[in-house]
Order: sequence, then structure tokens, then C-alpha cells
Amino acid sequence: MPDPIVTRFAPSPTGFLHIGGGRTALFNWLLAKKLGGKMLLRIEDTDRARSTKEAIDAILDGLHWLGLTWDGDVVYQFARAARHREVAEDMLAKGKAYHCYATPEELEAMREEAKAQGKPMRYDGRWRDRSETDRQEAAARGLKPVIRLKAPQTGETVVEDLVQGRVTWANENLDDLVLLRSDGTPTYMLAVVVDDHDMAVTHIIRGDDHLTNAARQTQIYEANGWKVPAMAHIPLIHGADGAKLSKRHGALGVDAYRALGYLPAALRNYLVRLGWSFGDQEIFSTEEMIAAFDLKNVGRSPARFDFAKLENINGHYMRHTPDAELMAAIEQVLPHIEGGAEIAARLDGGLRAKWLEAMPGLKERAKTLVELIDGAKFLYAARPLALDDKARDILDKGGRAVLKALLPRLEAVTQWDAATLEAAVRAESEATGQKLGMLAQPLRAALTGRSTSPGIFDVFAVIGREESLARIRDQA
RNA sequence: GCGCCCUUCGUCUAUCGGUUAGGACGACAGCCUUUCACGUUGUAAAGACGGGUUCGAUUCCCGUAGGGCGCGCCA
Repeated sequence: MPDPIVTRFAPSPTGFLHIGGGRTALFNWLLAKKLGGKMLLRIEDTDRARSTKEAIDAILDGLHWLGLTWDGDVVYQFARAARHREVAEDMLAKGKAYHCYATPEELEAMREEAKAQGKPMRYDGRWRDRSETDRQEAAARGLKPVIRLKAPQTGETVVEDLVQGRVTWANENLDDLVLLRSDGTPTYMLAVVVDDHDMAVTHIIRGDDHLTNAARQTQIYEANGWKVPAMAHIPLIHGADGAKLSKRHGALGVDAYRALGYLPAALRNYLVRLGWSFGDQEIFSTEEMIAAFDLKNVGRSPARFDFAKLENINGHYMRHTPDAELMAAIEQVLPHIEGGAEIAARLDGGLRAKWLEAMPGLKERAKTLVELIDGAKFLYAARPLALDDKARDILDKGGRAVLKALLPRLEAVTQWDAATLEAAVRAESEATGQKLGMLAQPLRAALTGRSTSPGIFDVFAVIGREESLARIRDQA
């Protein structure tokens, strides 16, 4: 029986879950779902100085929001330090590693010299074959050794990558990396290998910034006689200018995307198509995504993050989300957006009902939840309405007279629904020879305070007779 | 500097040696229309460059250029 599929997402908690990490998690999650396996979550918190509880919470929160669930308990790497040390000692005992007493100053000097001579900056292996007496002497001088891997110096190390293909390094280009620091704590390189092995990980999907690490980690696997998991190094996401994603571009935490009003399903859809494709298909339900996903179709070149496309996809998802569901999404996002708390406080049953009624007109005019929420302001705006510049302009340039003329007709309407109101306004249009737009725009300005809104007769209906007439009288 | 990787419309991408190089976003134009949208129709827009291999290269090989990543007792 083949091994059960196990993927893992292994972020280091030194900051929020950024968009590239989100995509890496998504790919791991998709592969696990597709193959009926599990996705594990490991927090790589061995850097005690930089790891924070806030970052861990942000990462877990981000994954939850994105809808990416992991199996089993979260593994905290730092808690496994004793096991890592045990492996390092074991490698030492087997002659696969050795004590190195080179000081940080020595190492720095070595790098300086290599740089000056235009040579590769690598550890030169000066303690690799030292005698036991040399080591004892160094220890006697009070030096604390690190444990380094006794890496092969000839031949090559090969990574059969599911995305990158077969990638080869001459071993002479790879130096003896540190496995255990002089203070007895494991390095990332050792910890990752030991953990992935112990956690029975079968597929490692991560950013291709780890590709070189893959070679060095392969050497550690081989030194221990362990099976090397399948690896897939996916290209990084770049900013719109092609440079590495920075805070200026889109290297925001996924929580920022929530605050910008994107739907998790839309972000997932956008992210999965960055570097991966399935023919000409652009929109994928979660089920379709899982069924179609395949590492074979992941490209090798980096993709640029494009907010315009994300907005388009988000708009698509909003228009196709049932109104009640969208309402729930709005209420969930309110605490995360500016001014959301006040809106949440006003959102009683009455407003919710109105909002739901207006939703069809609202959602096709917004690309994000934030835009949708903004567009809904007329539902609860206090009289007299604040007018934006364009609305004021419409009213100042003849709009008020139009409103005065329309008022009697509107006041005469008793059956306050869109069709009846439209008939009334059209009657005025025909009577005076003014185009419908000439009448609709002043009404829109008076009812919403803006020059754009959902269909004006729907606005009438949602706002209700008394409020509508009052808003018109305010401006007439 | 050394190593590894990448290179099709502005952007995301399709193409498994032979295509009018396709789709999507964005842009522009038209239609629809009470505004804005939605929808819809159409237009412009690409194989980095130079050599090979081949009857035939976007596709395979080499080189050049450009870009990315890595080179810590960080992860």
C-alpha cells in the first residue's frame, strides 16, 4: 500500500501571512484534497528572537479566513529541539557530521577573502578532517563547537522537482552546513528535514526561494538514509513592476485583503491561477479547483500580482453570491474595515431588510465589499443628505426645478413600487418632452446624494414613500 | 563573484515541431440604458536577441542579454 499523502505548510511566525504564503498554503491544501491526503501545519518558530505570538495568531487567522484547513494539531518546531539535537548527535556518531570550532570572526574573514578574490563564498571545511587532539585543544580554549554536515565533496546532488524538473548541483558548490549551533539549538536546515521526516510528509510544496535549500536538505536526508519526499518549488509572486513583492505592492497580509473587501473564494481563485492554469478556464469553484489541480500544470516563471484582475474576479464572485450570503459576508467584514463599527451598530433588522432588498442593484455595481458597503450608504443616510459635488451640480443646474415639478406627481402615488413610480415619472417625461435621464438624475441626487446609484425606481421603493418624499422636499 | 531558475499581447496564461499563435484581465470603440455598473459585439496588442537541428521552429539544442532566487551559528 502506498504511503498516505501528506503535505504541509510551514510558515515562520515573524510576520503576517503574506500573499505568497497564502498561495503556497493553497497549493498544499489543493494537492492534499485532490489526493485524499492530509495537510499539516508546522510553525517554524526556532528563531526565538523574531517569532511572535501575534504573528502566529495572524497566520492561523489568515488561513481560517482563506478557508484553508489543516489536519491534526499545529506542530511547533521549537518544541522539537531535543529531537533535532538527537539526530545531530546521531549523525556525529555515524561520522556523517563533525564538530567545527571556527569562530564567527574566522568565518567572516573567510567570506571577506573569498569575496575579494572573486571566489564562491563557502565554508572551506577547515575542521572537517582535524584530529581529535586538535578538537580537544580548541575545546580546552573554551571554544564551543557547532556540528556541521560532512557533505559529499564530489559527485552531484540531484533534486527531482515536480515543478522545476531535474535540478543538479555539483557537490563542490555546496559546503558543509551547520546542523547544530554552538548553543545546542538546531538550525532551520536540520529542523525542517527532521520534522518533515518525522511527520511523514510525502510532498513538500514551497516557494522556489527554497530550491537551493532543497539540495542541501537532500544531503541531510541521504546522510540519514531517509527517503527524500517529493518536492515542488513554485515560482514566487512578484509586484506589478516585476520586482520582489514588497509592502508597496501586494505583500500585504491576507488580513489586509479582507479589509480591502475581497471574498476568500475570489482570492483563492485569483491565487490559484497565478502560475497554474487549466486550459482556458478562469473561474473555478472549490470542487473544480481540487479536481483540476495538478502540479504538472504549474509554470516555472514568476507571476506579477495584478490588482485589476483580482478586482474583476472579486466582482464576479460578488455578483454570483446569493444576497443573503453576501449580507453575511458584509456583516463579517464590518469589524475589519474603517468605519465599519458604526455601520454595524446601525444594522438592525429594518436596515438589514432594506439592504437585502437593494442587494441585487448594489452588488453588480461593486467590485469589493468595501465598494458595496459604500454604495449602500443612501439606505440609512440622515436627512438632509450630504451631497457630493456631482449631485450638487445636478441640482444647481436645473435639478431643483425638476424636483418641484415632479413632487405633485410623486405625492399622488399611493402604490409605492418601482413600476408605478416609473410610470409616474415617465408621464412627466412625456408631458414635458424631457428625456427620462433629465428627470432621473435630479431624483438620484436628492435620494442618494450622488450621481450614481442603483436603478432610481428601485431606490425609491427601498427607501419608502415618506423618506423618499422628504428627501426630495429637502432639495426642491 | 559563484550556483540554480526564468523569458508568448501591458498583466495572468494556452500551445505537448506544421495554428489566421487561442482565452482572460486591462485598454479602446459600438450596442443596451434613468446614472453607474452588468451584459453584449468588435478593435488594437505577444513568441527578448543571435546561432544551430529540421522539409518546417514559439515549441528542441547552444550562446547572448535581461530578470529572479540562493550563497548566515535567519527561516
